[in-house]
Amino acid sequence: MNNKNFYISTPIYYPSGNPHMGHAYSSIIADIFARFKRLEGYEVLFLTGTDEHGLKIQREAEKNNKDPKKFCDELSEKFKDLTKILNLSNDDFIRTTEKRHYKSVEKIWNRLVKSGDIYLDKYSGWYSISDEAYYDEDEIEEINGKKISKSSGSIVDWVEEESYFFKLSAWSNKLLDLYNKNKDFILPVSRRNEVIKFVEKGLKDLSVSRTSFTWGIPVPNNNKHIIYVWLDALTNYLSALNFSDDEKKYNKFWPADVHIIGKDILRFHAIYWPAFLLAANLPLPKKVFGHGWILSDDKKMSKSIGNILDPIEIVNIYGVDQLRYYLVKEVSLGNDGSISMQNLKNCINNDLANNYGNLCQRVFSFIKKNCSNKIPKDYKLENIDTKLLDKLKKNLPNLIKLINNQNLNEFIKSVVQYSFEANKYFNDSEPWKEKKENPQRMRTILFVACEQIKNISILLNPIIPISTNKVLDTLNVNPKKRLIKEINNLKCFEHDKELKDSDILFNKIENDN
RNA sequence: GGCGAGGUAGCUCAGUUGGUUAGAGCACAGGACUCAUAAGCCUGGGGUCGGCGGUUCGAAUCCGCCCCUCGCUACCA
Repeated sequence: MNNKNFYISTPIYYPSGNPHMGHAYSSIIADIFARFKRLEGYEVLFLTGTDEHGLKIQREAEKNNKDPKKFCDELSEKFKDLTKILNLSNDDFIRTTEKRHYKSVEKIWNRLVKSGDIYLDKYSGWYSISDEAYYDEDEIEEINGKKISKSSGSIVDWVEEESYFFKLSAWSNKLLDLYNKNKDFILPVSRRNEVIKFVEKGLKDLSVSRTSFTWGIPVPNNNKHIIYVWLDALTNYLSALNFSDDEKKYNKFWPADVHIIGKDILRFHAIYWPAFLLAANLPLPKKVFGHGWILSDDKKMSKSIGNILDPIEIVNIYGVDQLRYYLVKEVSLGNDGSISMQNLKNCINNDLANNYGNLCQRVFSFIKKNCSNKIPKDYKLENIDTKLLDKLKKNLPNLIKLINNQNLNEFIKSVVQYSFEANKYFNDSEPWKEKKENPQRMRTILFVACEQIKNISILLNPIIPISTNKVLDTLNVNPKKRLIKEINNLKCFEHDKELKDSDILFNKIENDN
C-alpha cells in the first residue's frame, strides 16, 4: 500500500534517422509526469532509450557503409543528446544492443519456450520485396499471369520461411478480460476501443523470428534465427531493471506504472506486450498511454511540404522551457495537435512572458525597491489574501488527480488561471498606494504574492523546470522544499535573506511579420 | 466496405444526469491605472452549437435521417 515507487517510460526510439518533434514530444510528456511524481514524493524510475535492431537499421547502416553497431552508436548518441537538450530527468538510457538487454530478452524467450507459447513452423504468404510487406489473397490480383498487389501494384512472390511463432491467438480472451477489468490499461478511451475491437476479431499467432536478415538478437539454440524486433524491443522495459539478475530493482519497480507511447505503436504495447508477459507469467504494466501526433500547420511534417519543425532548432532559438510549455499547452494530450511558429510565439509571449514571467518580475522589483529586497514576515492576512491562497489549496487534490489521469491540459489551464488571479490580486490590492497609506498592508500583499508565486512555480516545475527553479532560487526556497506538500506552507521563506538577483525570465518575441 | 470518434465564436477547445440571456484562452476594439518585460486590470463586438425532422413545457445536450472530417481495419516499425 505504501508503495511510493513509480516507473514510467518513453518508447525506445528507432534511430534510423535523426530525432524529430515526435520523439521530443513523447519524451517531454513522460518527463513531466516523472518530475511531477517526484514532487509528490515518489521514488521515480524514468526510462528512455533506443531500439536498435531490425532490417531498417541494417539497411541504413549498409547504405552508409557502416557496421550496424557503429551506425547505432552514432545515432543513439544523438538521442542521448536530445535528453540533455530537452532537459529530461531520465534515470537511465537503455540501448537494445547492450548486454543487459540481450540477457533479459533471452530470459523472456526461454520462458516463452518453456511455457509452450513459442513453436517452430513455417511462415508463408505473398510477399512484395519492394514494399517489404506480405499481402493477403484478397489484396492481390493477377495481371498478365503475374501476381501484383492491388494497393501498390508491385509484384508479389509466394515465399515460405521457417519461423518461430508466438501463440498470440491463445491469449485473446485473457487480453479482453484485462481491458475489461482495467479500464485504465489503455488510454485514452478512444484508443482502448480500437484495441478491443481489434482483439475481438480474433488474433493470429505472431511470427517472432526472422531468417531474412541478421541484425538482431539470435534465438537461443538456433542462430539461424534472430528474434522479432518487437519482442526484442518491448523487453527493454524489463532490461533496465536488470531483469535477468537483479531481483531487487525488478521487485521495486515492476510492473511499470505507465508506458508513454505514440498512437502508432499502440498495438505492440497494448496487445503483444501484455500477451508476452501473460505467457511468461509476469505482472503487466498498469497503463499504456498512446498520445497523438504533432502536426505542423495541420499537416504531417514532411520534407517535401517543407513544414518540418525541428525541436533542437526551436530550443536553440526560444529555449527549452518554452518548447516544453508550448507543446503541452497547445496539444491536447491523446489527440493529434497542430503547432506553428506563430502560435509558439503567441504562447511564449502571453502565458510565459506577460503572465507568469511578468508577475514574478513586478513583485520582485517591488520588493527590491520597497522592502529592502526581503520577503516581509510581519504579514497580517485579510480576507482577500486567504481567499486567493485557499482557492489553490482547496483545489490541490483535484490538480494532483488531473496529472495522475494524464489530463495535462486541464492541469495547465488551472495553473495559468492562478497566475491570472495573482496578477489581478496585485492590481486590485494596489500596493503602490498602500506604500504611503498603510505600509503594513503593502508588506502583506507582497508576502502573499510571493507565496502564490512559490505555489504556482512548484506546480509548473515539472513543465518548465529551469525557469521555475530560477524563480524559486530568487525566493530562496530550499530545493528540498520544492514539493507538492509545501504548497501553501507559509513557512518556506527565509525572511532574513535578500532575494537573489533575477533576470527577465522569458524574453518576449518580436513579431517580424 | 466494416467498426469507431467527432463536427460549438476568426483560431484551439470547455459545456456534468436536457432547464433561465451558450462559456474560456488566443486574436480584434475601447477604457481607467502605473509596481512590472508598453506587461497587468476592466469593458465590448462576434456563434441559426454541421443540416433537416422528431420527442419535450423546454435540446448544443435525447431519437431518426442526411452531409462533412478524422482514426482503426494484423506481422515496416
